[in-house]
Amino acid sequence: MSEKEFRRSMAVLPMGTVMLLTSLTARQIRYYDDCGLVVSKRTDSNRRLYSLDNVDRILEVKDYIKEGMNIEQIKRVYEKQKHRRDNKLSNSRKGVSDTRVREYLHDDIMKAGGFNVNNNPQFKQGHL
DNA sequence: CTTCTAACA
DNA sequence: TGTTAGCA
Repeated sequence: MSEKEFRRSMAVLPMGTVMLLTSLTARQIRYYDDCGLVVSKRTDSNRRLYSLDNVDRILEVKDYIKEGMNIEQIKRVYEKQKHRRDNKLSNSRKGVSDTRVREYLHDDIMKAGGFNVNNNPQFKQGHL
């Protein structure tokens, strides 16, 4: 792991900072956290600590919600990505090309990520 | 003063 | 989600 990756994974940001960086309320951040959408760390005094990667994830969750997805749907997105990571690891050990893995990845994101006809401006409603 | 949990409008 | 109480 590079030093850059290491620093981004360092959980050192307190709630207040994450609030500023994401423009979300503490309530919302804690909620997404409790739902398991982000893996935060805790200080000895039980205070949450986030990494820059965590902030990116939170921003991602924020967008998904803006697109109309609920917590359960978002959880499925990350759960599937986790499964894909697992498969990719086992595939590389078996010498399998990950090109095919990416094919499924794209396909699943389109489904789970919800670029549904309803809120995609590219698909105007009313004349379908 | 900042954050945490729990609970209610 | 917002908000508030009561701790740490």
